[in-house]
Amino acid sequence: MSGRGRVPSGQPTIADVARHAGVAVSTVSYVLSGKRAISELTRNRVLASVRLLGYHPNAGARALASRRANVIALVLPLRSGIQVPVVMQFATAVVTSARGHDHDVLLLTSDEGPQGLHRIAAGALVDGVLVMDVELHDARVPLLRALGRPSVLIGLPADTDGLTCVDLDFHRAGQVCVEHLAGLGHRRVALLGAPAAVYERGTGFAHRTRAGVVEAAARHGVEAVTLPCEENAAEVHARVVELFARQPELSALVVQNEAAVGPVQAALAALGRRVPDDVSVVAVCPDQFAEHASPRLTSVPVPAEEIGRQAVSLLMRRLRDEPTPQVTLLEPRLTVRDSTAAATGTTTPYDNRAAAR
Amino acid sequence: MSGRGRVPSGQPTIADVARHAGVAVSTVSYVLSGKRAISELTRNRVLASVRLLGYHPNAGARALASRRANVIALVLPLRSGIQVPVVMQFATAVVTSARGHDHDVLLLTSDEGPQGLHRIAAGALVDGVLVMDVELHDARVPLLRALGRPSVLIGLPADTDGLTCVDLDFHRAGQVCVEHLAGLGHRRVALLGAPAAVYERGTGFAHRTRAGVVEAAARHGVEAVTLPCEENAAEVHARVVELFARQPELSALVVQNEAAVGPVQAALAALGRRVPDDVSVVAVCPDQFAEHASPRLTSVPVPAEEIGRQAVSLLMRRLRDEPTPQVTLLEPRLTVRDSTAAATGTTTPYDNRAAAR
DNA sequence: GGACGCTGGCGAAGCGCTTCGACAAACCGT
DNA sequence: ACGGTTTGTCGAAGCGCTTCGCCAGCGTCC
Repeated sequence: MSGRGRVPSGQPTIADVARHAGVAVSTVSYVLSGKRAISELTRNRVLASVRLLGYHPNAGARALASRRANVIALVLPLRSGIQVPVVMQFATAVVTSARGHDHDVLLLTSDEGPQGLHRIAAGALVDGVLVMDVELHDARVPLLRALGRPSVLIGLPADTDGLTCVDLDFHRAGQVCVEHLAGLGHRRVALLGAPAAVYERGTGFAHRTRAGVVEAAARHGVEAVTLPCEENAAEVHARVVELFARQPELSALVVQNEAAVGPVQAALAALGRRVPDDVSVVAVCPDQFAEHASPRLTSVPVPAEEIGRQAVSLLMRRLRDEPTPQVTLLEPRLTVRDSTAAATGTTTPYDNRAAAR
Repeated sequence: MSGRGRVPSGQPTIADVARHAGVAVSTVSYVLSGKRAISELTRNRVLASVRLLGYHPNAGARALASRRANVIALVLPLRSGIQVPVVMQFATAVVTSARGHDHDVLLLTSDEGPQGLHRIAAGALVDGVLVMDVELHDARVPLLRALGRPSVLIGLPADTDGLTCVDLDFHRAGQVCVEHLAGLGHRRVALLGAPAAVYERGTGFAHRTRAGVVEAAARHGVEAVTLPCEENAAEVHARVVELFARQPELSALVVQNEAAVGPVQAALAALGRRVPDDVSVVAVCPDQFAEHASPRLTSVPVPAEEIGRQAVSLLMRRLRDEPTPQVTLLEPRLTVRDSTAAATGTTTPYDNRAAAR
């Protein structure tokens, strides 16, 4: 009969809706997009038809015609030294808030490297890109600059020129931890940081935290040692032992490595040092985790959800060609729980909770 | 000049390539898809132009014309009681192996619910769907059946008719744990399972593991207690205490809840029970985790990577309309490490490693 | 009351690609 | 030498949508 023609897809098209509602195809389009005024009457007729037929616009056609896919790419890291639960929380927040902006999320892993980014962006599969776990000198940064598609980075590369970046202010986070401990009278503290590989790779957050700790320590007359720290129990134990060997008077620990927190507690217990009576511990880790440890940990959470939301909202702004700040740093907040107390032989009015013990 | 016409996108199109190579557009398409024979000569000319111009096919146009988006959806759970690292591993495996099949992955979270699935599928944004964390009576199952798009489920719903499902054989996993312990002479074992919410929700794997444990226990004349278990330290502690109160002679524990493993070890230590001398522990958790604990844990890993690969490969088969088995169960394997030993007062030749202690 | 501006709607031109049918040219057997 | 294949290429028709330009009506303003 109809000569050529492939099988129809089964899904109703905009033409079906138009026919059913007795209007032109373009009218349906305008009703759905709201880009032109349509009378109440017509709009209702169209919307009724849409519902009745169960119409869903074809994403490919829409992308082709409008040059917007309504999809953003999320590049997640999957290598060692990443904090899996944080990444997950982050991904979740991104998906949820992208949906809130009527966008979907395409998942990429960093091991496809710059290649993958290029493929995706050039093919117009996505409108913009969100990149996590950015290193100080990240190979993807020049690519992102050249890509011609909006992007937002989670983390700070060395040179943020022409980029849009969001992150927790880890420098400030390091300071906050030390300030809290200093306020409690601690004079010798140590930072158990991320695994060595993370520092070597030049991942911003690890360096920035360390810098914050060192700087605040200097300012408050506190002696600070910083050590990288692997994630397995034996290694952690060795580190802790080493720490106390080098500095027997150590009275406080800042632990940045979520996976190390449990082992650190175990190691301290094994050394006969009680938390918080002998040693105070501040962790940089998700709140939930801090709540579930025992004793409950004084902590600075990485606000993955908020970073995710911010990142998406910045990206959306860039998709609309609105200006965005180059760097957005979120203020860390420290929650005092049961793992920090005044240094032995010291009482300060600084922290009521701790002083009351 | 040109009257209408919007700004060109900047990216070269297939027409540019055709012009540059001096062939027809369709020829370029056939070179790229390989769907028709093209002479060596022409092919090389075309490919050279493609590289030279940096051509990348426009995903939307391709999807529209071919009715295939080359994208699959991955629906991840994000609620309580999930094992975050496992989910992450899984997602990674899916993305990687989807890329191997020239597909990208769209990330959905289950909290958009059936709605989201419908939107995605009806809009032809994706060709197929991968659903994780399927419950016994999952609301999404009927939808998937009706969707008209291929799907693969991770996990087993009660009725697998017309579906394609992959999972670890958790029933067998439960058995394997008990068999190992029984072989070591243990006669009273307990299963510390997933959080209660997971059982209530009717998540298959938790029930299946429990069933496997119970069945194998019965068959080997072992007394088995099973308890759900939350993930925070205090709760775990209480459970462990409760367990030994009810059954002082308990000599082995199967822990299915990765997050509970650390706290379980702590609790046992607090009760003065040594692992593995007084109590053997088998965990169902990622290998990496088991390696890093101390003592290193005898474990049955959830082979997230392999499940992911399998799932993708099954989905690809379904996309090509090839038949697939309804249920694919992966055989669990137990790795003996240092947390299990022969029951006190018993020596069996069953496990050399343990017997040697 | 005619020029004018609005509103609301229509038609058609693509967006960049795949795929179908057509068709020369080369190749085959007889 | 001739019909019949096979091989390689081309042209054109969409895929389903957005968007631009246009126009018919209708109220407004001197």
